[in-house]
Amino acid sequence: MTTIKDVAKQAGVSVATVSRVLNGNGYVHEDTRSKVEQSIRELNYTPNEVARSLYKRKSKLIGLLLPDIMNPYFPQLARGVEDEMQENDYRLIFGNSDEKKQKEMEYIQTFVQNNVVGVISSTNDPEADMYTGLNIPVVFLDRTSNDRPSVFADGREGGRIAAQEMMLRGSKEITVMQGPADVRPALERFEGAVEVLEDRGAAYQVLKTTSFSLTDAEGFAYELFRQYPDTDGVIASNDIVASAVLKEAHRLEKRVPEDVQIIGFDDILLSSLLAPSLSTIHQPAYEMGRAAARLLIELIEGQHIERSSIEFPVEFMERQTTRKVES
Amino acid sequence: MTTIKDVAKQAGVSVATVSRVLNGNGYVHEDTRSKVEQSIRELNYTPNEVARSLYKRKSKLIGLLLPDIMNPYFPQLARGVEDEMQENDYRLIFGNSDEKKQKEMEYIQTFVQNNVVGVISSTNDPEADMYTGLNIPVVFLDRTSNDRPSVFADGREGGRIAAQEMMLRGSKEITVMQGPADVRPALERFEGAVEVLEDRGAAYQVLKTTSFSLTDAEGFAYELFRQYPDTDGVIASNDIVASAVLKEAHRLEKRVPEDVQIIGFDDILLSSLLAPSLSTIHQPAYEMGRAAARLLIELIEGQHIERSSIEFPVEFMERQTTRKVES
DNA sequence: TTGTAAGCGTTATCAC
DNA sequence: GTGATAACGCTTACAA
Repeated sequence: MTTIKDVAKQAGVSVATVSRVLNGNGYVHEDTRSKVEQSIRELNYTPNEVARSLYKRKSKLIGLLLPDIMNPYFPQLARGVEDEMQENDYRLIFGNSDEKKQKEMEYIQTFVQNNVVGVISSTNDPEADMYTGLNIPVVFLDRTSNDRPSVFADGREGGRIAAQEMMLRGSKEITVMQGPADVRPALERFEGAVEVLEDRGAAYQVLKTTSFSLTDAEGFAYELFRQYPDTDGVIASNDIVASAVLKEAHRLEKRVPEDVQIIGFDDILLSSLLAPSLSTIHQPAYEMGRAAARLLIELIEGQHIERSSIEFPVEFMERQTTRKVES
Repeated sequence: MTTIKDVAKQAGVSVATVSRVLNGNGYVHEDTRSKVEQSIRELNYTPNEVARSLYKRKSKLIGLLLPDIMNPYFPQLARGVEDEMQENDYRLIFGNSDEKKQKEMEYIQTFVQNNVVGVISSTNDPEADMYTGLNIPVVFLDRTSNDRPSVFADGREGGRIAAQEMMLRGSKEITVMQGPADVRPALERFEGAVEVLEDRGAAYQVLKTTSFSLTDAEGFAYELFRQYPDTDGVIASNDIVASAVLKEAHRLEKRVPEDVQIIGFDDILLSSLLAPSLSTIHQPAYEMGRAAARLLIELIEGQHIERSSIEFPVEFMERQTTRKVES
């Protein structure tokens, strides 16, 4: 490995001088500068970030903690974060938490051990000690927090919209699938839907689900139509679950949307490709990832912060699993 | 931040002793050990990995470079890698290359600057200087390399199988969609398909495509049926493209699989959820990710290597976009 | 304008 | 068994 010493020797100067041209601070004669720059080029030198990080007690690394990159919603978030970070010369240490506090803690710890300068996390508990005790900026992504920096979509409103659209399009026996109780965004969209249903005195049932995995979702879908065979409208906890419901409806030879309407949540790639294509509540995941990264960078670099809590609007994507409404 | 010095002071010993108990080497009296361990617990001390990394010139970090985490195939690979690494106390620095040499180089460089001990990369050019010049182990994932460690699926055989199944099930005017020419696995599966088609003297056309993005794929699908309206069998370059073809076929009111058969590649989540569900060539992506990680760890830790080039078999998933064959 | 040297938090060598 | 201390590669006072 070539170090700053090698460059210094080559150029016939001290390491301090090399460091100065590297970082562009302090005085350095134009001639010296070009000599040094040439040596850098000749030796193909790049500074050791670890040594830098040790001295400055800060790196160019960011910790990114997501529940599960295999869930199709999260890659969009991740890519948004990555693109913004990459453009600003930050790098990502990445981990999956599986919504497990234990794994979450382990990652946060190793983030700290590696001198990350900031963390982006999708946690269900932003008030946990591991975050409040951190002395670097944290941005919560896809998770709400009132008093701490966060970027999220308006899930509650999403739930409301889903219920409204469902009723507007004529469903009378609505089943709301409640996502895992400990996953905050899942809870919020559920509450939003129920709020509207209650308000309007509509008939509805709740089916509790405990995971977003496809295999489990197929089981929930089966249960759904077994327990509530007369349901004519399903508000699913996300698009994966909605897909499973759609598939099960097909299997039972129910017509969609004539016999049952289905509304999902997230608007992942899959949704528009299904036949019939899935009506769903769209979240701008990629943009949310970017926004979280931008916010974190502002926090890190001590810039002026406009808003430290950014809520993105959601949007109903009318596709083919809901009926047309006469205008 | 609490350092080894703080622990030493608390425990009334020198930093050397603390280091010894931390790393479990050298002699240390049982009483001293427990005193030190207690101080570590009390102060909630964890060693600074950056300082360690500087001294030892190696970290617990791995560089992972994938083309695009938003392409549904890669999250499975990534998760496989992550799970295996996490279980072995390694952490991942992650980047997307977009199949661009420039981005790839930037990432490899920052990997090195951060003292990563190994790299897993999906590159199209394993022989590039940036890899050959690296003095840490590299494993190529989802990319073939004869003489360097790599983990990949038998894409060529996948292409062959696709062509065979297509003909076996009665397609006479097959269109093979060729993926981006510079993406190695895409090329291999294409060549495999053509090999069989040529061998059997079958009629076929080729449609070149340049990307795997859904938006582009829809354009290719449109072109496909415009240029080759009589095609009765499509071998797509991956499942995303296959989905777009399926959608376009629906739009043109072609029956699938009666009028056109479609075979995809990858077997992503989406494929089994489509209606009709997509017949495709399955790659065990998650397992491939794990295998790559395991191999890299063996390389890093200097263990005995069984095989440094691991090829996974692919498998035809018969679903509903291909016709049944009489047995 | 440049060089010397201390220090970032570890580990490992060598005395004691 | 244990403690000083040099070293890892860099940045930054401070001196010159």
